[in-house]
Amino acid sequence: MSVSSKCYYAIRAIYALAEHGNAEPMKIADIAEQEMIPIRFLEVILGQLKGGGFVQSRRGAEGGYRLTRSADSLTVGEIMRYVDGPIAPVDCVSQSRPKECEFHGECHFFGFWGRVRQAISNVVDRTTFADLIKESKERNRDFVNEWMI
Amino acid sequence: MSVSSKCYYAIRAIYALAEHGNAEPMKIADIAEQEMIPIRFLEVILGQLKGGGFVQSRRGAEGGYRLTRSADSLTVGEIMRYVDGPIAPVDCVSQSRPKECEFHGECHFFGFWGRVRQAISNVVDRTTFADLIKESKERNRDFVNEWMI
DNA sequence: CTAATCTTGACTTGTCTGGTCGAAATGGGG
DNA sequence: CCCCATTTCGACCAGACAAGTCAAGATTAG
Repeated sequence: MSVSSKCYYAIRAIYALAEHGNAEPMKIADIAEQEMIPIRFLEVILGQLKGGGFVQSRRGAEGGYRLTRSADSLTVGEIMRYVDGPIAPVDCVSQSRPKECEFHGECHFFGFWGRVRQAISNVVDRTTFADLIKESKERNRDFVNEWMI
Repeated sequence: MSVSSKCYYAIRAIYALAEHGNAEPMKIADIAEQEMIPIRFLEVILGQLKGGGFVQSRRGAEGGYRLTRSADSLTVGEIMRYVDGPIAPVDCVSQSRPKECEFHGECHFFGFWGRVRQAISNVVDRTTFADLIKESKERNRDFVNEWMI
């Protein structure tokens, strides 16, 4: 039930871009340093995210990456699905590309796996990157307050 | 976010044993046929489940496997954890063996991944094999009723 | 022009998945 | 005590995938 490190890297890269803001592009090297991602691997990942239309790039000096959509309309679930494929624990309950298993309508587990899938979806498809940034800021503020008292 | 086919096979094997009842042991070949599991692979899986204390075996003629615990005290989550490892989407939010990541207390995603893990756990750790059997029976009854009308 | 930056695609290395196979140990029935 | 059905155990294997690495080229700002 775990996400690939590639997928987690992708999420962190998008987070970094969202936090950076879209005023000017952010360089691969900066993203890599901030999020501790191997730079060569990050190149591959950003290339893939570009292919999915999540980010756009500008080459040359002062180039870099930026988001194509606003952080509050982009959910973590979208990135997870794009990088790692369907979120469903087994293929037969996938929303986007269900694949019927050999038990057809008589599978004992169909309802169960469906509930698992729905539980995951309820979290990842309702959380946007804007939510994550907000949450992180609040956590940080609480931490500072606590530290100052 | 998907479970391995080995894990799904394990779940189906336990289900078959639970449904069969513990009066007499069930043969590997019968489990394999009923649940459509490659028999040689099932041998490996049952060996592993025996190592985990979930099933016990009797050799020789009239031998086979049976559950060591009752179906209503055995959750699907236990089997998933035993076969596939922690349910957590990333290591740092694992209940049983958390592994701190390089961001320590300042990870932007800790809360998020924790909510994902909890959502999955709420389903898999609260569903017993007795629940699955009951659900399947009800579904079957509804189906028959519908068909008879 | 040149330095900074992204682009592309091939390559590597190790681990995991999903099995298969053969021989040995064990237990029940005759 | 012997035979046969059955589990048991460890070895083996091919292919896919994960997680990176690398080199050379295209593009753009200044």
